[in-house]
Amino acid sequence: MVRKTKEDTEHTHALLLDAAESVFTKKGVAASTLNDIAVEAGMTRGAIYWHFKDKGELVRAMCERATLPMEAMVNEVMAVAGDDPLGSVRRLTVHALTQIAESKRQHTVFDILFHKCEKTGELAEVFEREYESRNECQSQIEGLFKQAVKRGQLPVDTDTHLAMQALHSYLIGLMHEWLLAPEAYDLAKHAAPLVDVLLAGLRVAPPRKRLRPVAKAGTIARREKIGV
Amino acid sequence: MVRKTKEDTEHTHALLLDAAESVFTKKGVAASTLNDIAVEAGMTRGAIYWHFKDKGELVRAMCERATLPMEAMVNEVMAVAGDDPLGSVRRLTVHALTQIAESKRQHTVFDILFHKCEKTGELAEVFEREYESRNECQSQIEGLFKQAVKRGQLPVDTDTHLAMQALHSYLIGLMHEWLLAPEAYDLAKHAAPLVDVLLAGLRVAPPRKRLRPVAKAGTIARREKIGV
DNA sequence: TTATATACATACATGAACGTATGTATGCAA
DNA sequence: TTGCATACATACGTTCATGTATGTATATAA
Repeated sequence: MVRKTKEDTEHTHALLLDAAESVFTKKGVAASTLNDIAVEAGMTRGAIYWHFKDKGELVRAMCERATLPMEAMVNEVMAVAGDDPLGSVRRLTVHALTQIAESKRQHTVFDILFHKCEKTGELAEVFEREYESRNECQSQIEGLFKQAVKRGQLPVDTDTHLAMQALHSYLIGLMHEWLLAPEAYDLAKHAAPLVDVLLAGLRVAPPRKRLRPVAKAGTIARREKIGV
Repeated sequence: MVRKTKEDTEHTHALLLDAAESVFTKKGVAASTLNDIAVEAGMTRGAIYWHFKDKGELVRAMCERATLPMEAMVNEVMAVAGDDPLGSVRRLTVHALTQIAESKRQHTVFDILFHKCEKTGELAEVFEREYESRNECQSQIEGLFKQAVKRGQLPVDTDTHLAMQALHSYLIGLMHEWLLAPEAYDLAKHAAPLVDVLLAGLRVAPPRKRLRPVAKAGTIARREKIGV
């Protein structure tokens, strides 16, 4: 039995991506063989080489199947740009966390991206796209923060670039660490209060643009005592 | 020329670890060959197999050379347990960030750990140790938060476990993202104000132990609209 | 109904990394 | 000075993943 109908073909395509997610999760991307993935999908390497040029394209396809809906969500939230920029930031962040917590596919793929693959070598070009989407996300967040300053939701001397770094790092860190131990706490349940901690901090004690005049001097000694 | 003095041997050992850092940074751990590392160090694979059982032990040794002084620093800060637990948390976090920003070795090795290797497969056992030290760090932070609640530095109904997750995730996220683009901002310079953002947030809007009685109900609909 | 492109399976060749076995020259002890 | 353990280098065999070439049965168009 060979040569399926178009639906069968697309189904095979999806099965291969499913198998890739499964095998990558178990053994990591680099340690996973194309044969492993084919067998997991109940086929042979011939199927993979028919649908994908090589391992890189397989990884890229697997990533895009999970990240594209995520980016669409971001764009959707950005489209409704209302008069509450901080609220937009909150919705964006909470939604991203909720997505990872509740969608098995996002959970699996982001776990692979964070902990089961290396972003260099032959897959470097695959992750350049990730990097660009990261930059875009960052500049959108900073844009919202600048609006928030204009509308008085944040102090006037807020360093919006550092504030963006803080929020973005917090978001990535929450994903990164929760994926390491999802049983540690219910992320979907506590996403909002967790995000509110940092947003509250940004309101009452944001990084400021002009630091006080360098204090007095000194205070830079006493480091490197422990080592290297 | 073979058979060096003990000093020469230790020097060779260090050279191999240096070479490992360099090669892993360029090509990633999985894609790096023991031959690559040996050549980078100006030797052959024989030298590596003399000093290390296999690739796993080489990675472990490279990690420990960078993380042991880090852990020593943590223990040192914990030892002086004064009457300012939140201050201890602050010092701990700021010091960790400063260390990564200013020590080239910490910078390199943590970059490898975060972005240039996969924490599964044959190296899984190597990272179990990382995982345990992570847990220890987490419980220490939570302990400090519990003390902070007792001393009135945090609201009485603070969920210290979630607060710990927030701070730990924030710390990891800051490292993770700064290592991706160290030129984006001066981490050593802004470590303290960045940490203060989250600490301020924990004081004024921490995650609470008892949420208000479930609001009204509803509000959980409207998700999964976008994807998978 | 036939022909062709499709959707895989199978077979083969190549190279590369690994582990080990062995070679070897030297520092150090007796 | 001899002898041995050390600190590597070199050589060898094996495994294994990859890429490609080829086989093959079927859906679909003509």
